Amino acid sequence: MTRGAYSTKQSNRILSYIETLNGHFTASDIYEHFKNTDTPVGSATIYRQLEKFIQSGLVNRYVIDESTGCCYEFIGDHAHSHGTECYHCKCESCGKLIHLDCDEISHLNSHILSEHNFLINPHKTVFYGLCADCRAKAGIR
Amino acid sequence: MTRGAYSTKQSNRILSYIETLNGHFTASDIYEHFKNTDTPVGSATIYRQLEKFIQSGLVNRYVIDESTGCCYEFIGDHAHSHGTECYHCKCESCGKLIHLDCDEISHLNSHILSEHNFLINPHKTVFYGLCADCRAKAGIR
DNA sequence: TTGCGTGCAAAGGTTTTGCATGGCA
DNA sequence: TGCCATGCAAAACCTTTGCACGCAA
Repeated sequence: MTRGAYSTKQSNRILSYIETLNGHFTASDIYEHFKNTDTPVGSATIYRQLEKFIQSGLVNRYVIDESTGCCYEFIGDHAHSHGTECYHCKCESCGKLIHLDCDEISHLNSHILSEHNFLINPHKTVFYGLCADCRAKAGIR
Repeated sequence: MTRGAYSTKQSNRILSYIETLNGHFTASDIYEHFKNTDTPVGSATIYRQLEKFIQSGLVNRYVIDESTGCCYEFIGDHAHSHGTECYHCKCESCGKLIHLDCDEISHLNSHILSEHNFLINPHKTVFYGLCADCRAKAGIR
């Protein structure tokens, strides 16, 4: 956060909270988290702060399931190297979101680029399917 | 479609229209298209029909820009040959749909199943990115 | 003091839902 | 005839914006 930005209490509280979240979160998640504290945070503030975090590269915005609003993800300092080669699997049954960060996919990425001449955008690409739990429930191996 | 459903005039009109569209479309696009005809189609009907098309696999729903609402795309029948594991690459710029049928992806599929315990649904999974032509136009290698 | 940040409320847009009516099988 | 589909309107929902006040530098 470089420019003429101030370091305010809400800004720090929001950042502290999303740092503790390993997975994805929505604006609503943040709102609900502070809702019942002594000093709630207005939703407008949350969106405005998230926008700042995105601009400064601390947070990524994904659009995975429109029915629950935008998804955000804290990236912070633990840089995924630099390429953000981060893909996601979304369970069609329970909606669970699984993080993928493995060499196999990076390999597929370069394969599709070299053999099929197509440059994949990891942020928009989501693998849909069934997670282990839901397969077990449904009796699918 | 698990035919407990009726074939109505609006259903057919909507389907006919989106078949002619090569790229993405929104619910609003459909609404506007029929707005000034003799018999407009209500937005509720459009959403309800799109939901049916999604369920039957004819249409895919995804999000390109949340500020303009959900985007849909016509997939058609070629996704229904259950024997072949056919994946698609969709160019985010020109909307071109590229079919992938190669061993690399089948390999990734089994890798994700064995290592990440997630069963990918090829029909719903779409790789988004940029095709060769659009990369050339944009000056991206 | 300057000017960004905040909170509230209202607006904007998309999608869903309730209910009575219309249409397919 | 029995259902499902439709249309209208209103509701629900997420996000943005206007404005006055608060607070950091």
